[in-house]
Order: sequence, then structure tokens, then C-alpha cells
Amino acid sequence: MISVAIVDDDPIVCSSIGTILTATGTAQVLWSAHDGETAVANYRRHAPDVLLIDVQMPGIDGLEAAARILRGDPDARILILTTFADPDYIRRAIDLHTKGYLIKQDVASVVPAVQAVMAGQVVLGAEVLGQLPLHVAPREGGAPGESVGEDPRFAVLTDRERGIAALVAEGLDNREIAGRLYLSEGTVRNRISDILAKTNISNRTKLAVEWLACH
Amino acid sequence: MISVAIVDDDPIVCSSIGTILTATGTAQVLWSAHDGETAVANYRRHAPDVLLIDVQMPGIDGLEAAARILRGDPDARILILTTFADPDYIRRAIDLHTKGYLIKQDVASVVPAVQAVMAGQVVLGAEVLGQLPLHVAPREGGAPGESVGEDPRFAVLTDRERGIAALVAEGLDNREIAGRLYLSEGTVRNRISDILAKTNISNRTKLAVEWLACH
DNA sequence: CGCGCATTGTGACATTTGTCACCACTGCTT
DNA sequence: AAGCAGTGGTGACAAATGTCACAATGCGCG
Repeated sequence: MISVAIVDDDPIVCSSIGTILTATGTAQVLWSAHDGETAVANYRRHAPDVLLIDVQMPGIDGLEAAARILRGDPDARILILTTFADPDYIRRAIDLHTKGYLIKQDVASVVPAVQAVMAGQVVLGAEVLGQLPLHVAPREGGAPGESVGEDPRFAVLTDRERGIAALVAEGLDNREIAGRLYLSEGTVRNRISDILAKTNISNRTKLAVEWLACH
Repeated sequence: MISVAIVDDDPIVCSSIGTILTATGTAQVLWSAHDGETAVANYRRHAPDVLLIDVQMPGIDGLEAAARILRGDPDARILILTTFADPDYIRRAIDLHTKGYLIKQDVASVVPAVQAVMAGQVVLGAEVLGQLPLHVAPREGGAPGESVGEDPRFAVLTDRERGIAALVAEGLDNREIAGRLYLSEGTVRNRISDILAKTNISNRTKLAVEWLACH
């Protein structure tokens, strides 16, 4: 039987997650805690198979607690639970090598997540991948009061065109873009040609530069 | 009851995955196929809740098939199965917005994966995250006194080459650069060719992107 | 001085990129 | 039903880019 521990400052959340896990026969709850320090201390004495831990908590937050636990036990299976798909949190969770980052919405969804983690997989909430900076590292803000917004120049582009423009801005050539998007190279050329015409930019390098300047 | 379809060129794999899913009461197998074309055609007529598809296959591969299916049904829940954690495959799978990328090792592990996907999550094999090129966004805020420095990549360049690289990073084409520096266009081409060779960068757009990333 | 290096240049060539005309399909609106 | 925008595709062609071989100049250095 899988054993889990649940850490969330809201006792209701703890108990409802605990209930669904036990009621479905998925796992038994070894212990639960409501703050990070307690969680770390408990983990050292009674390590569960999977630790479910909230990010927002009084004292040290869930990610900090996860980091401390992983320092003592690098193989700890930790699932981060949270209400928001904050890119920074997600990033830190992944860097920590936690086994997942779930958006708390449907309590029942933790059941397959726990099972998947026990099967050696990593589970992410659906919106999470979109938040990952897999593409271009955003250039830092720079101008203080003034947020980047969106260059009106690119406003005329369709979603698809924007996607291709972003890949151009990663420095990919047409063949690479075609491969990435499963398109023919000819189509990529056509699309880029359209983009350049719409934005009144003369070549792909300028497009990349302009795109990076405001994304 | 969840319905799945299974696509793998090896019939043994298809049937063993099918067996474990039905035996555990997880899902019923709508159909299975052994190549990409058939899978795409079948999907259009009988869309399963979740499609499990292998990468390596005769004809169009699993990712290509997934791309075609997603073109017709952007919400298709597709799980990629494979033997290798190839970074390029993983990257492409994620770009396609498939619901997961599993390493085929333990047949039983598809069970929680399918359930997690039905719960709206994304499932990745354990080794997968490590393969992702999560190139660290130069999250500033780092050491204050210490500026970006200089990418060691550009350290080998001469002053002249650096000047030309900077103009490339402004998006100028060869004719414009030649005009700006009072050089012949041929010389500019040679210089840029040298820069690309020295820095091991494949084309001017990539050069521009890299240059901007650290200047 | 001779050597290496950076710089500028030419010409030829292969590859990549951009443009254009035209086709097919889908989903939406009129 | 017809029109339209968005998307994906082909083929041909022109222009830009990148590579290579080779040559000439100037500059600093042992």
C-alpha cells in the first residue's frame, strides 16, 4: 500500500485529499502537517512514499521545504500542489527535481497523479507546460515603469504566424522550424514571407531582433 | 468508461498494453493500429479519449501522426510512448501539446498515466525533464556588481569582427553593413563567415540572437 | 628581415532565404 | 450557396547568404 503525507495550511484541503486517497484505496495517509518546518521534521522520522505539499504556507514555503527534504533524501517523491501556475514556482519545482506540479482544482485528480509518481513518472498540471520558458528566454524588463506590452507591429499576425516568428527569434532556420512544427519547408517560407510583408520588415534577422526587443 | 486507442508497430506491445488497461478496469480499447497513417484515419472516424502512440514506426512516425491528428482535433489527448528519452523527440512532443511522453519500460505504468491524462494532467517519464533544454533565463537580480560579462563564445573574436557581429545583431543585411563600414559586400560576407566558424554558430540570425542574449 | 595576424578584396559556387502564382481544405460568415 | 480568412502545400525563380581558394596590404614582434 502506498503511503503519503499531506502538507497544506488548510486542514480542509488536507482532509479532503486524504479522504479521496483512502476512499479509493489508492494510499494511506502517514501523517499530515500545516507548515513547512513540521513537514521537514516529520519527513525525517517517517518518510512517506509520496509527499504532497502546498506552495503557499506560513513560515517556509512548500518549495523551500521540498528543497530541504531533497537535500536529505534526493530520491524523495514530492508533488507540489498549488492554486496558481506561476512560471517561477514551476521553474523552481522542476529545478528541484520534484515529481510534479499540480494545480489544485479537482481533488480527485491527485489520485492518478500519486499513482503515476509511484510508477516513476512526473506529473504536471495541464497549463504548466505552457508556462515553461522552453522557448526564448525573456529578455529582462529593462525600462522600469514601462512594460513591454506588444509591438503594434505584430498585432496583425495570426497565432500561427506569431508562433513561427517566435521560432525565427530563436535563430532556427527554415528546415528546423519545419521540423519543429511538422510543416514543409516551403510552407514555412511562405508563412515567413507573409509575416515580413505584414510587419513591413525586410528579412528574418531583423524580424528576430524586433521580436526579441518586445518579448 | 475511458476509451483508448493504441498504436505500435509491435502487436505484442499493443496487446499487452490493451490487456493491462482492460484487466485493471481502467479503460477499454477502441481500436489499435500498427502504423501512423492507419492511426490518423482511424482517429478521424473513432476518436478515443486517449491515444497511446509509439514514436518509432514504419511510414510516418508517431510524432508526425500526432501532429496530423492534433491539427484536426487540437484537444486530442495523445500520449507518446517510446523506448528512448531523446531530447529532440521530447521537445517536439511538448511543442505539439501532447499530454505526455512515457518511456516504455514497465507496461503497468501506462495505467496511472492514462488516468492522469483523463484528469487533465500531463505525464512525463522520469528522465524526461532532465533532457529538456530549459536554458536558464538570465533571471537578473543576480550579483549586482557583476554585469553579464561576455559570452566566452565571443571571446575569440577580433574587435573588427565584434563590430560586425553587433551590426548583424541590429538586423542589418550585408549590403547595409558594408555601407555602414565602407567595406565591400564580399568582405562582409567573409568576415561573417569567419565569425560563424569561430563561434560555431550556423547562421546570422542565430548569431544575432546569441549576441543580444548577452549584450 | 621574415613570420604571423588582422584586414580587405575578388570570383566562383552551393545553400538558404524570400517571392510569387496557384491549389486544396476547413471553419466561419453572409 | 458563396465568400473569406487561415492554414498547409507545390514549383519555379530571384536574391541574399555562406563557403572556399587565393591574393594583397600593413602592423607588430622576435
